[in-house]
Amino acid sequence: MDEPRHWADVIADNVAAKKHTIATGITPSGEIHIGNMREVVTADAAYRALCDAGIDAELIYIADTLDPLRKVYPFLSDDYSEHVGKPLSAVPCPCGACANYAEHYLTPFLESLERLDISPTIYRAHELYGRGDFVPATMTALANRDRIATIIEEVSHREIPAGWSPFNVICEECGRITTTTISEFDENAGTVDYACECGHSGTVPAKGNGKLTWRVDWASRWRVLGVTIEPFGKDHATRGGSYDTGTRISREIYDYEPPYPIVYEWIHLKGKGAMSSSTGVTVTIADMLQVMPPEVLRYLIIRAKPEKHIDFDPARIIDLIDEFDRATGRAVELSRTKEYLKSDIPFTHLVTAVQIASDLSGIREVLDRSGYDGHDEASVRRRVLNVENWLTSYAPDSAIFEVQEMLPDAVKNLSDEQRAGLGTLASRIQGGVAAKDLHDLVYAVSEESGISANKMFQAIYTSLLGKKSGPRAGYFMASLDREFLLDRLRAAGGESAVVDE
RNA sequence: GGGCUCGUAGCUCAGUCAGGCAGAGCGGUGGGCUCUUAACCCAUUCGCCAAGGGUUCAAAUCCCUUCGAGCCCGCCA
Repeated sequence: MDEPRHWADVIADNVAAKKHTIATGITPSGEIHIGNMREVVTADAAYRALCDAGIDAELIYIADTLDPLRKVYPFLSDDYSEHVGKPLSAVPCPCGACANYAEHYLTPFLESLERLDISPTIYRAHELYGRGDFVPATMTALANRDRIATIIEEVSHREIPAGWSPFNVICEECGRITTTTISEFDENAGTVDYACECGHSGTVPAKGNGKLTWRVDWASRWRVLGVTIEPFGKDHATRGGSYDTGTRISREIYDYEPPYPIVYEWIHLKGKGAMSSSTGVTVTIADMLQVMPPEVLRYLIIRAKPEKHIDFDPARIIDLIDEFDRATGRAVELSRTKEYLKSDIPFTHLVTAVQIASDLSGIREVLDRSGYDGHDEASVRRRVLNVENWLTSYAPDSAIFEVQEMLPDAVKNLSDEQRAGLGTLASRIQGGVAAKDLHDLVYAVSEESGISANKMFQAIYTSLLGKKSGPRAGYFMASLDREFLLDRLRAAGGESAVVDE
């Protein structure tokens, strides 16, 4: 059976074989989470598919650093009320260490992008506007103010207020971009006259002193940056939404064909609903990279068609990782990263190994014993970190086991035969019994005691873990402190006066 | 009110655009590895393709209706 053509390749099929610019844009108003990441990963998959098809393509990312701070988000201190309305690039950094508010959220995001092997050309809105790239588009918009207003009213059925302007000025006095009104503009001088609610008024060059409103900004951006393909969330895709208005503004005002749209759905975090920066329901990309390799995180998104919503359950990350390791096909190809390290060791097995061993060399021994002696050192080290982080954050109880410090209560439920077996086992373990011999010993003892190996193993796990199953018994027991093991087996077997303190 | 996406095995989903025997992985079950114990290998179970109607030689797929889920339409992807 042929593999169905991957959605990213279908996009490459659908667009003309000319030079393409794929644009992404995320506003750094809060933590940039894995929901946001869908935008860039989707774009990157399309980018790679285009490159593979021999099409000249470029990937860009625009940070909307001129967007105003909308409100004091729940994760901000009350001090931020005085900054509401200012562009994010002019708001102080929450931690004090970054250049500004936008950079605070941008920095970890860009670092994560690097790990995901996504390397767009990065633009910051305040830099683009600051160096005057948008001045011609701004003047065009101001000159066509009425036509733009009509388009927005017709398409979105919204009423545009009388004083509306497609361009918003940053007040020189109070620094806000949301409180100014434009009265006049001078196309030749490239200046605008404005008045602010704070009482200030004046005339400033459009260059570096403001920004087009969202719907106009987006459309003009296509023209200014030559965007031909762009993924965006379904909120923009709704009828009468910003893509619809953008399409008409782009064609009618800027004489530019709008980009090929890739509409994508949201990522839902199991049990928490859709992710949103403003409500604080977030898992950052960096959080995810703590518990899974970057190529698997890409795979989570690339294997699903953009229009499908993704239910993401962090408790099942190991299944996803194992699936990725086994899977073949286009989605896997498109998910690979530079630092991709092939791993032959199932992640589920590593989860066990990590919990048995106390350090990396111990883990290595466990892996050797289970026949993975040819494993790649760097790959193991990286994945062990993922496992450890996963165990302490998202792992379900069923994946976790712990050697019980005290004799588990469940031992009471063992049969007399099982107890006797444990006692016999203890008496047979002498000195330095090797792991493999220890494992064989379990079978020998169960045979002598007349109980099934099954029951014998259950008895061992019950006495050590308080559960009926666990990692391979012989190797597991061999990794424990010998005195502890003997005391425990005797105690569980009821043959000794040793009592747990 | 307007609109979008989705509904296929216990779970996560392919397959729907272009109609042609209902699929994969995981899980479950059974077996193997002269050691069944979260490794590995092999085998195997599982479906009113949400429901109803229509078109067709033929429908998971196209059309209509209904139900259910999630969401968008106030600059959150």
